[in-house]
Amino acid sequence: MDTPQKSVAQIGTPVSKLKVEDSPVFNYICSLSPIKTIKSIPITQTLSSLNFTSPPSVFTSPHAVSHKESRFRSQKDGSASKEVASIGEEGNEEALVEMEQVQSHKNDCNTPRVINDVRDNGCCEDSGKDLQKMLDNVKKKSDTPDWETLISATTELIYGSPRESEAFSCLLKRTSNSEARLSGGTMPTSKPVSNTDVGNYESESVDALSILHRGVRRRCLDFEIPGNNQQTYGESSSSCVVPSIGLHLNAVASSKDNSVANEYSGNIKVGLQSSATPVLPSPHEILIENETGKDAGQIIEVVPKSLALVELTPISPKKKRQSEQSGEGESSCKRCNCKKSKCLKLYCECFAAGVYCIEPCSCIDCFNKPIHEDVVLATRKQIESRNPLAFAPKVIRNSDSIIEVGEDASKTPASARHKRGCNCKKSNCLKKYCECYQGGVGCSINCRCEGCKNAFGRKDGSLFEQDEENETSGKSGTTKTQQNVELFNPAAQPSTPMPIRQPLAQLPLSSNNRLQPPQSHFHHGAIGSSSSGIYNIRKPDMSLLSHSRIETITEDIDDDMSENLIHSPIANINSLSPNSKRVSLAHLDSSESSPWRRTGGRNLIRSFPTFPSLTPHH
DNA sequence: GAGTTTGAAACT
DNA sequence: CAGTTTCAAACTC
Repeated sequence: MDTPQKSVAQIGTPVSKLKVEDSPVFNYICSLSPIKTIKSIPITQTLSSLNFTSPPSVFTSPHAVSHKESRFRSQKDGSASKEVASIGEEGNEEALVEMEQVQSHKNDCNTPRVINDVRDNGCCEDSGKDLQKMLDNVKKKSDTPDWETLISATTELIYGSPRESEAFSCLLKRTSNSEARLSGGTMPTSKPVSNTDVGNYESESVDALSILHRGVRRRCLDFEIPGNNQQTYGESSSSCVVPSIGLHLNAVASSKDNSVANEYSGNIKVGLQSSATPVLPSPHEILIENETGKDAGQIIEVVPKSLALVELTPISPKKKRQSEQSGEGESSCKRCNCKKSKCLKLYCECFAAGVYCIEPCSCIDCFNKPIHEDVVLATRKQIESRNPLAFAPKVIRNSDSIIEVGEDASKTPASARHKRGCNCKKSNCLKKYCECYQGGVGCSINCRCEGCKNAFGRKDGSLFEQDEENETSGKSGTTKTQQNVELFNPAAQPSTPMPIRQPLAQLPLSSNNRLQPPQSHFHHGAIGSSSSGIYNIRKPDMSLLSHSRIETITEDIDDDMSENLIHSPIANINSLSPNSKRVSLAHLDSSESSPWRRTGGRNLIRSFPTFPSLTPHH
């Protein structure tokens, strides 16, 4: 079986046995100095602080490669799925079992997963050699080595990333503490002497090892969104991240999965997006309340938020719908009901989302399972060859939508747009048939919808006052001619507000941040003037971020930055000047036939930033 | 839960 | 690229 545990064994020889006291580093440390246990704490802190830095370049993972090989996030049949929650709840016993499994897989390096992990962590052999060199150098340089430096360096050498070294440091710390207890506060100069001690030690260090495991497993759960550090609260526990061949994870990033705890029972799993440039590099403690309340408030994971893939036990489909209706559903887990597609087409929500189908799915003849990984990968490749962004997030949000948690979900987002736009004919973009509406975003000029009444922003882009005018003047399906920059129309709020917990595409719109007037941020509550409206549309996005993942579609950044700048909100503002409400109509109209509009959805996606601009300018 | 509607995805 | 078919989610009853 291809389990993430394998990767643990690949991390590096010094720790591969998972008994730190057996590692050369540990032995060396022990032999050199009677470190007081108290010292380990600052060491750990030091290493923690390293989390904010990039991994040493020498051991920087070839993400691009490993991502290609990345795989579904977890397997319901066992492998990676028993992760964080079990660590918290079942505790040490399982961790020990995992350790054994790791041992048993130690030499199994045949799978891509393992290969990736080896890559990600740097070659274990090389690491070991380098480590030895380093140790030798330190020995030569001074009889009183700089312990923090040494440990920091060695751990990073071993793990290739500060995060992992942190785990190792934690392990060391625990070890240190544990042994300190055993030895009356003095660092022992040898391994624990008795089996009992070993057992205690192992028990004591299980948590640290668990952290270590998690660090490793996260790699296994790597999803290869280039530069995409998605925080996927709400992916179903068994919705396993599909090894992305190309680009983005739709679902992890897509609109349906950002809610956090309220919808899930306690089985929480955390994956990690491997990335050298976390969007939110600081570690966060993710507090997730168990459904039973049993572990309420328990700290499930401490992980850089932007890198976490939190998988939670999915709720029942019924619950899902209920929660969706109640405004939580956007973030609910994916589960499909495919009957003919074998869950190998984009019809399948799971597949489209880049996750494996799971038990709650009601699919028939499903191939979207880990055991058919090859098929899944091949199919994905095929689909992506057809449309490279097929698995990209459908809804793309501006990056400046920093939000307050718990913000009223009814305050809709409009800074985000469906990347390709909808094509609704009958639903008036007022039902979830409409992908824009479903995504909680307004329609845009990308949309070819008819009779758009999207409550989150209509394609015609009526301003707030204008919107009413348009309402009264009768807005037909032929709104294309009056396309404008659509804005969120508060009056058009659905009676049952859409959940706005959308993933936020953190786009190169940092430029937006720069260009946008400050009041555009956190402009709460003030809806009414067109001038403020343009900012108001960002507010909902902020709420979106409350639990959202951050997506950075880095592949688009370089090429599209200039366009993003062009399409910055400033441009919108100008075009929406009260004195020239329709001033952009020419552009808009022309946008209908503009190159990037005319190219049609897919071409547009291919040639245009994955997030459509709010403005038709080009 | 079954049937219908809808629009995206896939196909031609 | 447009038209058609297939598909599964959303919706209704």
